[in-house]
Amino acid sequence: MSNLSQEIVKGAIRIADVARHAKVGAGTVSRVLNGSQNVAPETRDRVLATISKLGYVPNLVARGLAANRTGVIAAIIPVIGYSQHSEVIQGMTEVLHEHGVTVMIGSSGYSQEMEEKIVATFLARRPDAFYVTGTWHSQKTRKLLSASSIPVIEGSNLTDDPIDTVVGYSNFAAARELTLMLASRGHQRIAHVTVKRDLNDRIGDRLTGYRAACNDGENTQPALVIECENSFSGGADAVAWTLESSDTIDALFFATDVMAVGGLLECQRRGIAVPKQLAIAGFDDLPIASSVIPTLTTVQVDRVGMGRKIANVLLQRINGEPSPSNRIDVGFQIRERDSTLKPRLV
Amino acid sequence: MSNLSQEIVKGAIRIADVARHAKVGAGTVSRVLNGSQNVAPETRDRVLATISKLGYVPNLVARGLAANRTGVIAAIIPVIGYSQHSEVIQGMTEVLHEHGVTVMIGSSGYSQEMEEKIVATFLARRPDAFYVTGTWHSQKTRKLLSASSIPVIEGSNLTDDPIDTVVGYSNFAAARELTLMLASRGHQRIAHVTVKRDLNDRIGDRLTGYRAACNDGENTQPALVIECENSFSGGADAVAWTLESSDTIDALFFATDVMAVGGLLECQRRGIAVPKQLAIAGFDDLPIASSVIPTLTTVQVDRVGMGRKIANVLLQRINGEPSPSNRIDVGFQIRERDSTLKPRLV
DNA sequence: CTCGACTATGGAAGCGCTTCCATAATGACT
DNA sequence: AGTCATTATGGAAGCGCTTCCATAGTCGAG
Repeated sequence: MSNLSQEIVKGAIRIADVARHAKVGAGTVSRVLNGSQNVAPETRDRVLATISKLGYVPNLVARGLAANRTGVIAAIIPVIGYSQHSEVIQGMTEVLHEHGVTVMIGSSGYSQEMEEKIVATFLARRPDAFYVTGTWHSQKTRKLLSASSIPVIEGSNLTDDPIDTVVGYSNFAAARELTLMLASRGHQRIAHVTVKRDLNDRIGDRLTGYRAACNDGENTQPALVIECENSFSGGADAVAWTLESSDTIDALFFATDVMAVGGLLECQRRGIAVPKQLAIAGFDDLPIASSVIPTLTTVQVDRVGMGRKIANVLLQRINGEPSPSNRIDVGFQIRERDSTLKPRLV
Repeated sequence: MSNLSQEIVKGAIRIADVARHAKVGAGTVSRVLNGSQNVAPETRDRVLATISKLGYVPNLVARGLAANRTGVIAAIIPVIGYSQHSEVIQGMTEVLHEHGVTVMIGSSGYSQEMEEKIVATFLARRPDAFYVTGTWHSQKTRKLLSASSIPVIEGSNLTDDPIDTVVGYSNFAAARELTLMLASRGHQRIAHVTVKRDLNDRIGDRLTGYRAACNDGENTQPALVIECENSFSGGADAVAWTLESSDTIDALFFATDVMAVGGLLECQRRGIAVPKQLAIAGFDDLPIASSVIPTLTTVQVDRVGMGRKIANVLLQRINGEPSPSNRIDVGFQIRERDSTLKPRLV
């Protein structure tokens, strides 16, 4: 088609051109475009034919201004590269694209201050809704978002006090459950490896969950917490520290799989038998977790699915339907693998 | 501030309100906002004071329509989650955010058809520029992008025939160089493991680079290519196939680190000594590549840096400055590690 | 003191769309 | 035939901004 080359040039064909060619009013073209019921079938067909003949592409910026509805959703995650948070965005975009909604993305680098800046910037673009990672935000961020009067979803964790709606899983419950499971498998002294920098609600709740498990029921013991960098080498450091410690630790529960894999490799380097001498568990179920040797016990969350869920809730909200709940639990699953002791066969 | 709660509500304070309060015209407020020179300092101060007093936030949608410049850049990558392409976006957003430019993102899932759909959708939002991954696109995608009359950057590979501008590195040269290096280290029979599905220009060029090395100079040998899934288990499959093969392969050059790490772990599982019995090399330098045992020889590209570079070129172009070149090479580095033979000490 | 060049400013027009309102046309029912 | 809903449609107003144009004000040179 020769008109293709003119198709989507800035300032190309406008709705008025379509209207003129189809011998209808601009309003009618708009009604066809937006699926209004009150258009005669013949008119609709004529308009659609003209649109395709001229290669008309609506200007969504103008629509956004006129309709006070941009079809854009703002999303902020801590980091975009190689991160489980990107998986959430992947799921979101998949669903949203099918509905003509676009995602604008920013990364806060685990900084509340940065997050606040991005929120302010993004709000000026009048998104129809907002997704932010986690439940820890500066006071001003909360205020900005509440005042914006658009749907806001916080994700990747649960809280009883969301700004608007929260979609996620309980990091607390997952960490508690995993710790209790380790104890039930016969691990006597379980230490928790948490993150030194870039602390956030998810990591914090994992720690709290671990602590809760330590005080739970029959098997109480003092909590033992190691802090290190959230990286492969940080995990290795934690193993080194453990082996030098006077405590007789027989299991390390890492707050992230990245650290856990680093720890696992360090054990291999030092010839420590996992799980016999030292058991290792992680959190996140990275793709590598099921491939390392031994395979890694961890907590799995369907993050792409979570992103899709978030998208669907957001779409509902944008269309004026209420959210099914302001606290949506997508759950988690403990993946018990070879890096921790198995239950005895009875 | 009590006005905070009214700050960025849809349909809140407009430029006219600021103008009225500051006793100036709307045009003057706009000039202050956009840094025009022709504003008296006292006027500017008064306007700025009013803006901050009222908590005015410009509506960037309206600005986009009026100025025919949205301050939005569209980006398409194959997948968003756990992907090196996300690192590019990370770098881009970092730079662009400082300049008030926002990124809208989509994922094509390695499908040209999907890419085409997203390009069409995104163009309707009138981005100021476009980033697409790779250099393989459908004919229509190329047409749409050329016709859009906005800057387009293709990334992550180099081509002599970019739509507009290409920023990347030569996958061909990197694969060729790595293969030649392996040969120079004494590896006799080097097979290349390529990807079965989701083929793309980067993977294709790596294969071509390997083939070129096979025909290079003194050490020519027939190319040997294995196809498998681009995953940890796919890499393991490749190792299994190699060991059963009648060929006496002593080195596997995997087209991606994901497969290479999978292969490495399979060797470990089977008790194959790396690099003595079988050498392994990858491509991408994933974070894990320097942590696995043995550490993985691979090709490293600074993808965050590439994203920043792309952002800077895009910013130049948006501001009407020409691109320094329509083919910008960001280079690569061979990381020679323990999974391949070392040069003999002379 | 006068004139011209330049700066600062207000205000209108217009960006491309949606949506409301008024009106015309249609058809069902007295 | 006349009335009243109901549906289809054109067109104007308006979304909140930028930018152009006209005008008023300022200042230096002659």
